Amino acid sequence: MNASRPPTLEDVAARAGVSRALVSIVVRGVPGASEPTRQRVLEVADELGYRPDSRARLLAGRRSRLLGVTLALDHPFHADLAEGLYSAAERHGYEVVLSAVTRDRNSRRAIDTLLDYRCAAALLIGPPVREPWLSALAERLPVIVLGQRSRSRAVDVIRTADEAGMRLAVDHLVALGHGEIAHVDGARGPGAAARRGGYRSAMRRHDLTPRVVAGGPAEEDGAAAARALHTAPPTAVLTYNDRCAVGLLDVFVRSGIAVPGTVSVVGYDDSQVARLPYLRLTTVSQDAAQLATLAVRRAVARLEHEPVSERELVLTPHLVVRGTTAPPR
Amino acid sequence: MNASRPPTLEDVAARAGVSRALVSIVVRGVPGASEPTRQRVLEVADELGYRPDSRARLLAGRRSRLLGVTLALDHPFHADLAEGLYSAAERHGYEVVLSAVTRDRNSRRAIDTLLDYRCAAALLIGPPVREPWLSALAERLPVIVLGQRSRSRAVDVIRTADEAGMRLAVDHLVALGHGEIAHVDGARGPGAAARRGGYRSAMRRHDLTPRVVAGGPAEEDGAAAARALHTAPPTAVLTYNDRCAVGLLDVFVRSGIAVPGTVSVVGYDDSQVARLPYLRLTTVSQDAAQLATLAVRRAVARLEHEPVSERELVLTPHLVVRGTTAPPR
DNA sequence: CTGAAAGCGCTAACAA
DNA sequence: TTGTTAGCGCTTTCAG
Repeated sequence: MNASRPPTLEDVAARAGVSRALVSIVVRGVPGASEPTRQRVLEVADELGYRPDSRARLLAGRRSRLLGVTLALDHPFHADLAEGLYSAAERHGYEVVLSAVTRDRNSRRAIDTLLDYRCAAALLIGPPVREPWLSALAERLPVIVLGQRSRSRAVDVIRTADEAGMRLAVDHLVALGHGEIAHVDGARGPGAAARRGGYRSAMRRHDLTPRVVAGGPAEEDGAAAARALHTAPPTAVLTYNDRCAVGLLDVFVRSGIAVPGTVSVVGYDDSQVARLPYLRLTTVSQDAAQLATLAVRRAVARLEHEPVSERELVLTPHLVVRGTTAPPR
Repeated sequence: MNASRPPTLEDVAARAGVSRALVSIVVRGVPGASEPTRQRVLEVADELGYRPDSRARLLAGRRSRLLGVTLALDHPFHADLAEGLYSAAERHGYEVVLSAVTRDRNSRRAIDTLLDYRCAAALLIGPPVREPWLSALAERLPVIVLGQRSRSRAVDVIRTADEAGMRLAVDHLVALGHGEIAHVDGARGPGAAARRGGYRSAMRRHDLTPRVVAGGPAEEDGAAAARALHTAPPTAVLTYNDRCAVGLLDVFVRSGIAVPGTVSVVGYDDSQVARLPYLRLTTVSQDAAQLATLAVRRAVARLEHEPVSERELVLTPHLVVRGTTAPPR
């Protein structure tokens, strides 16, 4: 089963008849070797199937080129962000290491493992971290919080303007002629407060009465809200996120409430579920790819001590109108 | 932003007035230090906030205690497995490193990064790997394939008996009185062939005519199948997995086909979506936690050269009857 | 029970 | 352009 030890820099050097340092220079692609030598070394390297040992590389290097990322495995939007992070990191010549937050592995644990790898920076997609600890963390390495606000002034934040997103959604519904627009909120989830606030002020701006229903981040929260709404359904509902909308939709459809015939529904995130052909959920897009790109760029800027003007980068969301919204009645 | 270098073993040793080796012994919890010394060192260690550098630890150690895991981020069942892997690994004193397979990062890339970390073993949840390469991989380190068959005789496999699972489902439906039972398959997805075969033979055993509809692993595949089934719906449908069932369900419900009133539906995986209160999907359970435990145990057995009797461990699935199945008509 | 010393595979100054 | 030489922070013999 097991084989011999993988080839090392030394093996390549020996075979190519040069020094280890030279091989190091060549495989890293930095200047300092003649073209013929470079060719020869590269040839030998892949003849031997050489791959640099990243433990050693990380240990020896002055700066670590490793971006640590925390995320929740069961959240589609997090998956989208992570995917974007991988590509963006690669473009900048950085590596990514994932650390999952699960039911019996909290954010703190997840971050600790990242720290044990001596990551250069931490990108936090996962659930929020308690304030004092977050600031302490930021003293050890650059910390980028993705997709949500942070009270800590020590971290960078890359997020979408939640208030604006909610306003977009409300405006869209009002333009369609809706007046009774409810919001199923995200309880204490990331960004929930901002979205609730954005909804409220957008409603007020149209002289409409806000109606907030208790919700949460998952499908079942949306489903529960749908049941709560059942006795006196509004003409439109704005949910905290897409997952929540999915649960809500399902219960509506089952109980004979047509969408968008009787009730219009708008989600939030534009995660992959929203695009499913059979759902075609109208939703507020957060553009995960762009958030990811900016997050990596920011991390790199911090690591390479480039000047940074704004600690917080706030993207403008946009509305993706699909099939779950229509004029009332 | 950045702070001073994190404390090292040396720092702890100096502060505690002992040698580095002793500190190493203490923090690893291995025998070889007196109780008073142990106490003192531990005290100093967390006074300094010492955390071992895992790069160095991995590099210096003879064997690596690192389990590499590939997974697809957008698959709920993979998330369940990964979660189980984390806990199981912890119980055995191993670490886990995740490597995601995404649209622009294939299994091969994902595994390469794992190799670069010099993982002790590779646990593959993600999409299948081409055969010659898989066997080559298995020559370098123990490889455990999770949740699907493998043609390579060089790897360990921990999976559920898909044929039996399908039989369970068919038997359940037949017991309820169903005769027209269709199967929406998983195309070339992992385990799809086995499930298709299991379905066919179970049907034959009951003298029923199999009806296989082209499907796939995602919600939209189920939705497409539902539309295909629409003209002549069977009385029950068995899908390749839960996600597929969700898409199917949604289209059915929207087009007025009551579930389980008109059509019964059975999923596969018992992933978290199946348990959603509003879905209550009858499904075949794969017991992710158990699969994960066995996978880690097997990896450890290989690494510690314990004898292994069966290369392939096949769990018996069981049916979880919820709300999407009922007698026909 | 404790300490000294030799690496693990690599990077990065510095010499040649 | 190339080779030499120190480490990076830890584990692991091997003496004391």
